Amino acid sequence: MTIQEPAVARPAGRPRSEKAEKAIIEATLDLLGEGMGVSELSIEAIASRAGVGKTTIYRRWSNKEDLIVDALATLKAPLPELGGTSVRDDLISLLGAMRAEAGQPRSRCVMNIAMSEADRYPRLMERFVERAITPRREAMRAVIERGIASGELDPGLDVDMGMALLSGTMLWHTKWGPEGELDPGLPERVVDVVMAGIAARP
Amino acid sequence: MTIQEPAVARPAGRPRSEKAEKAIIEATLDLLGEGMGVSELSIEAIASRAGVGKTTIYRRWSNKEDLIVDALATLKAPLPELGGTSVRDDLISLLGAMRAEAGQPRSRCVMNIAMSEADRYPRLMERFVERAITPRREAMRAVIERGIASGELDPGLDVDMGMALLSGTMLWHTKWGPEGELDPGLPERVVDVVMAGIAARP
DNA sequence: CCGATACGCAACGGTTCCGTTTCGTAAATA
DNA sequence: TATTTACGAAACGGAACCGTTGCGTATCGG
Repeated sequence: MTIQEPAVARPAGRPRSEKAEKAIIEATLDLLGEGMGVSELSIEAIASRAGVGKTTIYRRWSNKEDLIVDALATLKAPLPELGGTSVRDDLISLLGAMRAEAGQPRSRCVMNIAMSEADRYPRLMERFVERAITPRREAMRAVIERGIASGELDPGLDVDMGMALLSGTMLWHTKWGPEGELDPGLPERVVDVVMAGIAARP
Repeated sequence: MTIQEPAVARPAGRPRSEKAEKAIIEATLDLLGEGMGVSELSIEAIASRAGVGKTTIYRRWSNKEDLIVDALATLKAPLPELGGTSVRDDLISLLGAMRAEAGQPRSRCVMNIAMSEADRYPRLMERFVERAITPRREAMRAVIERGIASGELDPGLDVDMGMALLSGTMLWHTKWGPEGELDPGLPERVVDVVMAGIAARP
């Protein structure tokens, strides 16, 4: 018995190509990142971009939505390391990460889809929210709750309101703020002006 | 000469039907309001919904984008009457109007389009921003500037930051806040928590 | 080597929408 | 009445994409 026994017996025949699978997912994310909407995204375009036959796609996913679900699931969520020294610093880190992601076209367009097509593709969004939104939301919630506990933030603060203030303000700036201007100090300015409202006042 | 002479001579033949024109625009807004994206919106669907032949549409608009531009232009912008008694009251009125519009499916979906398809349809968005966004933005800017002048708001406040705080927080709540819950007091709560930050402190 | 499965490719019939044309009819002017 | 233009309806050829199938080749286990 020199051959190791896999836990699940490999089925006979040529195994599926991992390379093709990755190329399909990459092509899907690329096209979405280039501004293509979910409804405009065609299997044929994905196959062409990935250098793959349509058969290879249909063998793995029965429809477009399933494919996009899996593609979105591969978007890693590398939350920033939080120093934990102060609530202010941690919030600046979180907003900075948010702004940086909003700058990447791929994340940016996926975010657009999340905001506009949530009603039409509920399964898609459920998965995306679970994978991408919730971790960030909970990270910010944890920071705010820690700040309330430590006395850095107003003990009467509604946590959801605090998150809306920070995230909403940041989102607004990246969407409709002064164009082109990247303003590396923006996260700090947002946190400071919001903190002045929600920070505990002695 | 019993017949009045119009300023512009009416061309011979049957005049175009205003009723058909309105039906086309209404059908367009209806379909957009039902969640249909710009790219999925087809001339044939509009014609069918409006009870009109495709010919009647193509006679007026050479392409889909032109039609949507005109349709969006008919969306009136009835800004709320501002009492002008206090900055706080006026801001609550503005945010209340924003939330009310976000509740109407037609305005809601048009807003979705504005946020997600701005890159793909720049002409569309330019017109929409000019027609719908700018008046509201300027109304809020005026209130904030009046508040700064009157001493109700922090004299060092960045007006754009103030608008981002108010509008962004409101947007965030309507998008990802607790579902279903309408919370009629939300505009007031948002204004109060933001004011606590941007209001001048004696 | 053999059987099995995956591969890329091309073609299929079917659907939807495109923008145009034709048709018979309706509504205006002259 | 004659002319002119608009109307709704239907059909056109063309394009894109659907999901499927067949083809010849490649890659695995036995």
